[in-house]
Amino acid sequence: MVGLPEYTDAKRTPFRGRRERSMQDKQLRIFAAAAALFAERGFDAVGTQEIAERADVAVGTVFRYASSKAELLLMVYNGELRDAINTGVRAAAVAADPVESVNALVQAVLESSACNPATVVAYQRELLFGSATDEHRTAGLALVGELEDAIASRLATAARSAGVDGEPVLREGQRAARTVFAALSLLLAGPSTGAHPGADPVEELRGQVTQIVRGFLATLPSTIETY
Amino acid sequence: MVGLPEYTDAKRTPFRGRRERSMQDKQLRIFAAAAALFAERGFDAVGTQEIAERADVAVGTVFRYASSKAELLLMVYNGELRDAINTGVRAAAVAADPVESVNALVQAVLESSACNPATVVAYQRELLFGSATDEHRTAGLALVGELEDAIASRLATAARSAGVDGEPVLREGQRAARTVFAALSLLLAGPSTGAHPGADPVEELRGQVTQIVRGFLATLPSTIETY
DNA sequence: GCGCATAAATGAGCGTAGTCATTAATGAGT
DNA sequence: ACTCATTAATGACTACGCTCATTTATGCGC
Repeated sequence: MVGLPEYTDAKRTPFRGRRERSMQDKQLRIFAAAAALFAERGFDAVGTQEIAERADVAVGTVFRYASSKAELLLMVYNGELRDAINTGVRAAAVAADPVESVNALVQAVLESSACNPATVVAYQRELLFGSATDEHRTAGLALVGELEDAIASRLATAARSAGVDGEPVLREGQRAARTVFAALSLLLAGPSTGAHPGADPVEELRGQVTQIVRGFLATLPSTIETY
Repeated sequence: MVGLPEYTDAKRTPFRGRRERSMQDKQLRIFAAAAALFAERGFDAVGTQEIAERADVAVGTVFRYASSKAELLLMVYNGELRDAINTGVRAAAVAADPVESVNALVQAVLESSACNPATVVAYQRELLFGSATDEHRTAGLALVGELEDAIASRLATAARSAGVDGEPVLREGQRAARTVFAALSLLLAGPSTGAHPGADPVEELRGQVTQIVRGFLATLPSTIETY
């Protein structure tokens, strides 16, 4: 009531109008409803109607806050990926050799997908194949970029401590980082591809990372010589 | 008419009943209609109604021959993948060093996707994320398995000619092969991820393959020692 | 407070992949 | 040739994601 206009700076926003607050409230409710339903029943089994009901809004309203059902998924799980990357970066900083360091990064992401594999698979799918005009997908891809940069950074450090440096080396590092993400990506999609039924994903990924990192290191000398 | 029963062996099938022939005919028409429409307008832009009309059957009939629209896509492009793999295997046999050999294999698949990238992206999507109870998807994944085996085989040859052999080596080869497919896969999905706008996919893939193969070779000695 | 411009909320409606009760065709037995 | 069981073909219908004309709420100038 006494939220006098001269107190609100339109930037400090301690008291905004009813309107803006109610919108943020709806945004939150929709987000929470989607997150809960996806988590408990899986992306594909949840209808937009249901999300709307749980958030106590009309269907049309859901689509004022998210341009598609997929966008809701991206919105929710980008947060998880963000956390996983942060965790991974911290773990990677501790690890000694480059293989362990890179492995720590991707294992963190792999672990974050332990619960609700079906929904993680859907997230993967939307991240890779969603529509290009999709705000939150772009944000998700930016996170992937961050992950790759973090990996590339560890590789660059390793190269430097092996006495190698320079722009071509960094490019090779980015390349290896991208391959690491590709391996992770396929593994996460894995449940649906039924890849290696018997294999332990953690060990499989570790093995692939080991090969890729060693491959990067093995490429270093010739990189210097041939460029 | 004169398609006497004693002539038809039910296995040689030179003359089957009208029924079976008309079914095969419809199957062919539906397949051809789908292939043509996907090629000329892209998977997502084609409706099942359209496919049905072009094949001169009712919509319901389409779904008697393919359990979903995605299945039609898989059906059509599995053939392309089959051809690409065969081409790749031939090219790989000629190449001298293992990097070139493996590269030849995957480049063949990459090239086969040159025309109609949108539909290839959709094929990739359905292969990786399609429903598990899907005959033609399983067939597609089997082809992927073949590709991986072909790659693994080249790697095993390389290892042998480096004086290394044994079951652990084969496992590492399979692992590297899987990574190679992961890289290819991500690159094919690439157009939609807007990965590296400026990069040449052919060179990018070659670079990744180089790293992976060298990584495999670098892992060999330690494989012997540590196992 | 009052009226008005602007913006948000709504839910019936739309397009499309996929279903299923009904109809049509086939061929084996007589 | 006729009957009838079996199986394919059909298209109206459903489910679901999403849209958009209409309705409702908000805040601002008076």
